[in-house]
Amino acid sequence: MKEAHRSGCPINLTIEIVGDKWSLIVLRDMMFGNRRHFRDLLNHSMEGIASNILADRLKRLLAEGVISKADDPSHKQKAIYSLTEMGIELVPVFAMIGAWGSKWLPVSDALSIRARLLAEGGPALWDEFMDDLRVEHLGTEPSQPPDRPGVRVRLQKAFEEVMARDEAWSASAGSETEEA
Amino acid sequence: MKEAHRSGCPINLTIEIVGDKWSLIVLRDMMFGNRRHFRDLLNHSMEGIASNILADRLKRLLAEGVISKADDPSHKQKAIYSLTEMGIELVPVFAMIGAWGSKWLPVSDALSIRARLLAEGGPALWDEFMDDLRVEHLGTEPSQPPDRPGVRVRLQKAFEEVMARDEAWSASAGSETEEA
DNA sequence: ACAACTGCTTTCAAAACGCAATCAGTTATC
DNA sequence: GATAACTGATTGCGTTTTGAAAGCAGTTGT
Repeated sequence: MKEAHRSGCPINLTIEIVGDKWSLIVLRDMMFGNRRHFRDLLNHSMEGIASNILADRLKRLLAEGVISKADDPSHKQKAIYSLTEMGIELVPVFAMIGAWGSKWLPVSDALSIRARLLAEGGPALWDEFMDDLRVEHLGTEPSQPPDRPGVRVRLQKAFEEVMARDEAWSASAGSETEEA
Repeated sequence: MKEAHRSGCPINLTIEIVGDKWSLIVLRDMMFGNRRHFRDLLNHSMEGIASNILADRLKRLLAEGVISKADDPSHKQKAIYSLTEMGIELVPVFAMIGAWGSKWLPVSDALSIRARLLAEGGPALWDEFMDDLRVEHLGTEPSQPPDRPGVRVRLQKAFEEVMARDEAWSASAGSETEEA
């Protein structure tokens, strides 16, 4: 036993868990990027997280119950990190944060398309996404037979389409900057 | 010019602004507690913010455009801090964070009643609250003639009712701990 | 004149951060 | 069966951020 909480306010307690520069980034990559392994989170981190920070955040999120950890059968040293129900229910928080950031901050077009689609989809889409995540991370049965790709795949596809469009524009507008 | 962003991701950019232990606490107190002055924020901070941290956070939030600062006519040294539209539109984010914290963290009953009411009220209540905040912080005209107290006052009233109930329970259950 | 109050700074220790190197065990390659 | 690559971390160390207490100059009420 060590730490007393600063207050019992729900906002404060949430900040005590995810109120730092990296925790939400890690959770975002697990949630939207389907990163489940240490190296995966480390090497594909868009923001370049350091390995000691990543290890520390995974440990803390694990202790708080936001994620869980399991052995990967394919590799004795490999660990699979999963979102818990507690972590999965952060989807609406991410949706709101993403919507706010997209509206007010200098986001890149390609990276904000996911956030805008998720916000526009509203609670119905968030619920569908959370169901997908429960299947992937908790091993539950799909509540409906999947008649189309999951939410993350659809968001990813929209992202890649914007990327392709942007690169086409970039290539036609100034191909001299593309040489190796 | 000094800082490059870690990435153009909306979630990352939001974290770069409010992803620390105190920024959201300050904004919460301005929004829900109607704290508008430095000393007000400092002395009535439930979590006990230090004056240098408060000064720094106000400066940063000001630079990012989340709040604004104006002279208080009643005192030449006094400054009034206000939420900007950018800050006011954090209401849904706070609502979601509050709802998540209330569900998953060891919140105190009294302090979580506001969060639960705000979450249950949904977008309609958030819009009403944002309208209230625009009147108070931006000086706009009420979109509707106020036929009842503002959202914050109603939330505060519910909070005080829970407090009164809890104290009554506490007093009847163990008055021996109340002696000075 | 004096005390209380205003936003805010200074001081200095502690904690967090960030980078690189490293580690011990596991697996794939040759 | 050596060796190289990969696994989830840990260690060392210098820099940056944070935090608590005290202090400060100007303003106001008494």
